Amino acid sequence: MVKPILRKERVLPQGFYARDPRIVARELLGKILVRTLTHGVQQRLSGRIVEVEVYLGEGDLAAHSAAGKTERNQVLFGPPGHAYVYFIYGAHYCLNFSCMPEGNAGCVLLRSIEPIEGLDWMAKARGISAERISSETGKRLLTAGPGRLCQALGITRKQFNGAPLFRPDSDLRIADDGWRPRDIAETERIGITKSSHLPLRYVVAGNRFVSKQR
DNA sequence: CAACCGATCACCT
DNA sequence: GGTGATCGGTTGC
Repeated sequence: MVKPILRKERVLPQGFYARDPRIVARELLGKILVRTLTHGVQQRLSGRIVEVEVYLGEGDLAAHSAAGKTERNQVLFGPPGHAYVYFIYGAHYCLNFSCMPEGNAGCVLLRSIEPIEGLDWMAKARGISAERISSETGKRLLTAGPGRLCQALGITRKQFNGAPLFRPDSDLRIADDGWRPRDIAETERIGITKSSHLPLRYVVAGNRFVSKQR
């Protein structure tokens, strides 16, 4: 896979997210998640989005917004293009992007990215040796999975829940380098019990960094 | 205020 | 392929 041409990086505007999350999810595949660390040494981390899931605002019992607005999920009901980060199983963070105009919930969960920049930093953050990530199976351990990618990019609820994604100077943003997936596959969502039959998981077909095979 | 439980992961067989 | 760890948000008493 080709590295992005940084000169041509274009940050996705807020309007991109102000739509049905099923549309946003499909168009997010192939885009680049960029994380810049501004504390201490300047460091840039990035990866190509290859797997996402949609959680609808209404009629989706698996969504955090299913029972209405609470203190925890209020970002989902706020303006589009903001990070919704939650803590799960006492161990992991998950990163979502709020979609739809303000007042409507609906979001996209990031499930896997293919790492591009800052792999050494990611390995440290994940507690994996530099040697281990020389192989492709090793690289998969960095960012294949929603909890893993958050740990690899240093994404926590405290720092990023509610953070805007659409500003060029956001520490977390989405860039478009022009790459487009050839095929997109739809499957059922992973790890849920309610509304599990809905085909709301989208993956770049054939990509080796997708978190689970079907 | 106690109990329940999950949009996961690592490690085991 | 199966399962326990771990903890904050939510709900019910």
